[in-house]
Amino acid sequence: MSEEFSLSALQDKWLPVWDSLKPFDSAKPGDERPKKYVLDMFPYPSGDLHMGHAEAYALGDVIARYWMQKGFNVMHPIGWDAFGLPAENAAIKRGLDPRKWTYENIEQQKSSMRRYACSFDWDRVLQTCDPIYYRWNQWLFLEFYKRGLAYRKNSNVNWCPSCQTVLANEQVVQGLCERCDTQVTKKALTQWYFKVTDYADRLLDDLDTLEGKWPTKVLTMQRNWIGRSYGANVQFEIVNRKEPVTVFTTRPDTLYGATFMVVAADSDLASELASESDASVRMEFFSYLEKTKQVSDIDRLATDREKTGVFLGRYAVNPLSGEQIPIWASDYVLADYGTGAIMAVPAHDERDMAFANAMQLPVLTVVDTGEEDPSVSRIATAGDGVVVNSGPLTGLKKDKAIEKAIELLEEKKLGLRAKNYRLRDWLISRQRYWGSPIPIIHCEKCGEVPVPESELPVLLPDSAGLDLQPKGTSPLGAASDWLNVACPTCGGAAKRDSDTMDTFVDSSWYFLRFLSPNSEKHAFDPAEAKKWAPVDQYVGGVTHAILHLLYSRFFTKVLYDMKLVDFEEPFSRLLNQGMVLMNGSAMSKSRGNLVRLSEQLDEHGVDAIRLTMAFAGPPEDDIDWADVSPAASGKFLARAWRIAKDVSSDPGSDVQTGSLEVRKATHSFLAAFTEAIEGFKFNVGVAKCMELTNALRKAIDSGVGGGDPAVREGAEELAKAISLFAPYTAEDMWELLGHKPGVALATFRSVEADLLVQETITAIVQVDGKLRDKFEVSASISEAELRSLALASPAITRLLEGKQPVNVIVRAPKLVNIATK
RNA sequence: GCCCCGAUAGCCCAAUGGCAGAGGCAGACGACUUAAAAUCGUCACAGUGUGGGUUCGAGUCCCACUCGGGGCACCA
Repeated sequence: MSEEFSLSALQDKWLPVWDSLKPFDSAKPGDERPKKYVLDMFPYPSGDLHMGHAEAYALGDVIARYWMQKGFNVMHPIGWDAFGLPAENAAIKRGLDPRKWTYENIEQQKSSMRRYACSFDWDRVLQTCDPIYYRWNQWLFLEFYKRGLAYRKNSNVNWCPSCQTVLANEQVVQGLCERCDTQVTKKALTQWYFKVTDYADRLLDDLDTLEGKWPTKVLTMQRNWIGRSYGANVQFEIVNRKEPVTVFTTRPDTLYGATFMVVAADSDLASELASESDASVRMEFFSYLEKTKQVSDIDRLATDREKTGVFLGRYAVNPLSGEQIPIWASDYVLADYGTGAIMAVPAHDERDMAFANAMQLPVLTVVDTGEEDPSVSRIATAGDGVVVNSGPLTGLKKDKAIEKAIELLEEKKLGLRAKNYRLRDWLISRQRYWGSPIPIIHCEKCGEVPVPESELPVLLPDSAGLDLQPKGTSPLGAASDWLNVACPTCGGAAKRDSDTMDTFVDSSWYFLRFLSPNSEKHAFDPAEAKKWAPVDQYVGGVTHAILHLLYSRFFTKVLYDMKLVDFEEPFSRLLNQGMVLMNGSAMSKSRGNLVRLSEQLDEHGVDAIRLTMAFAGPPEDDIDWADVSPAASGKFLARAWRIAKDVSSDPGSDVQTGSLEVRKATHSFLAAFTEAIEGFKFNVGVAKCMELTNALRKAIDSGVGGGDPAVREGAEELAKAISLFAPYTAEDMWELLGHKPGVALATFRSVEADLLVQETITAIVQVDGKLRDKFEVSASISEAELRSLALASPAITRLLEGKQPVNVIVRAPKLVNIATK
């Protein structure tokens, strides 16, 4: 116990004590406390912790510690998302073994987390690159495969020329690689997919159950991403072709206005239709196809691009009107959405109109929206209106016409009601080394053969001797000892699948692995899942709003269908913390505005940094490090610490004999603090601690003095509250107050309701909404009494001279408002 | 272009439809000190981005706009 407050001394003092105390062990036998599962998104071990981690873990810790001190058995685990490109790229650059590099970083992060006083249960650590973990990744893959949820297909996939690997749709941002910002190109490859589209409806509809529990922003982003739209699949007969072509439309009401058809230039259908056309069409089409393949996604996504296309020399028959319409190929139609072909209604679709204008195609108006006739103006009208020129649909309003059109099509067996999604299946193959091997063997005779469960895990071969340089094919393809195996079915020569899984597979179920992180029998123990899951509180950055959260939700639903879990949503509540900025922009070495966490910790101490993170503002807002003051946080902690030092009563003193005023301050603090923390208003929670500290200081210096038992009560609750933000300081305060180490397990006193009631209250009197007088009244004053007091007040009677009060609103005991004419 | 979120003091931020200020930073002044730091205390500072509306009463609810941030965007 020192005379002066020194955070670095407290760190050295308490860290070893905690190591032996293990306050955050969540698997104590016979623990009867109710459970709470609090989870921080696990980190990538690509170096030491940075300011962003410091914020995330500070906030996650506030929540975890709060529930512990509310008497819950809190499971707050941590692990590492240890496979993946950053580790592999860094390893390539330094010529090191990615395994060694990864584990070294993990050790460094782990020791930084301990110093940072994270309340993690260190007996539940996992690393996704451990065979004991990815064995179950592979097991899950095979379970998905059994259920038809993992399949291989050849298609034009997103390809990052820099990472030299394919990317999932979700990893392409504005046509750029999510990781390295390189322009993504297309490549035809046979790859593994997870059939997430089978779950599109559930993934979308169940978002409703998360309303109010997840940030609106995330819910909106997920809804947009899934992008369900309703309409019809309509069959068009093709002249000189046996099979009709089906198109998806959300506007079957405009079917009579379809004046041409467009098929995606890069679709098989386009090639087929062109191949059976004239030689000149064939030439023109294939040269157009070549050109479209050159166009990058960036250019393709530009909405103001000139429409281009080729007439295929073929005709389709409008199923309702019987008209023949020309078929065009263009790159404005996407091959992998709907059926890759559309009916073009230029009068009522902007894009089709642009194409019709570019190619001088006819426009037929079929909806009168009251705007200028699009067949004259050549400007599309997409709004509501009355259908015209459309046979049996004529005269109906849009919605009715859509229904009627679908009925007609279904009757004639020319179409069906249909839904479509923006969401695509999840491409999980990656042509990289540092990932989970895909447990499939390719045999010339037997085709795809799953690796038998007894042979799992398929271990990743040692990287020594392998060329990890990205070259477009998996480095594992060169590990011939590993690659060449006997087919499990026929025993003949076969090869392993040499791609590895997207690391988002690893992170889609890790929250369940924490329940039994070392189990060799299960991916996770179902009994433990029943006890702990789902996650009660998830904390992480909004950067994962789509990818990780969508995939985890998908996995959870599949596991539900496998009857391995009894819930359909993995994360009951979600808190997104903001980012830590410096001078308005994200920190980066190249911008020269990098703030080093280790330097901040050395300069100000762990507690001051943690407190600063919590106090800076609402957790979901970004923190600009230029706007905050860790030094001020340190000052406050010293001030609070001195309160504990100045308490001179004995532990266990009878609080009933203490100052009522101080007791009231303490208990109203407890009520306000609880409300603030449970509402994620950590900044307000800290402010309440400051308020109580100020009140206690005043009581000690110029009030009842440090010997009053009520001051002790206040100081003890203050120590517990501060423990959420500044555990070292709080632990020392706890000791100063005469307690054994373990403030993290000391539960908050329950609020004594009678200490919250005020006997007197300041009533305010308004005239026409403006404050005119105030006076002290009994808190139990009646409305009539308060009303007459207000009307009798000299200040008010003076004001009311010559005016007529028309209405007197009384809200006892707080307010009277007199409305005058 | 569409959708979402935000705008309160010099700054960061509080405020169940009821006194605009809980807390902090920066500032001024005072106490302690030979002096300074540290500490303790006191004080000052805005009428809530703009314009309308609802209400006895609006920072808070509604409408329009401005600015800032984010998401989606050739998905038929």
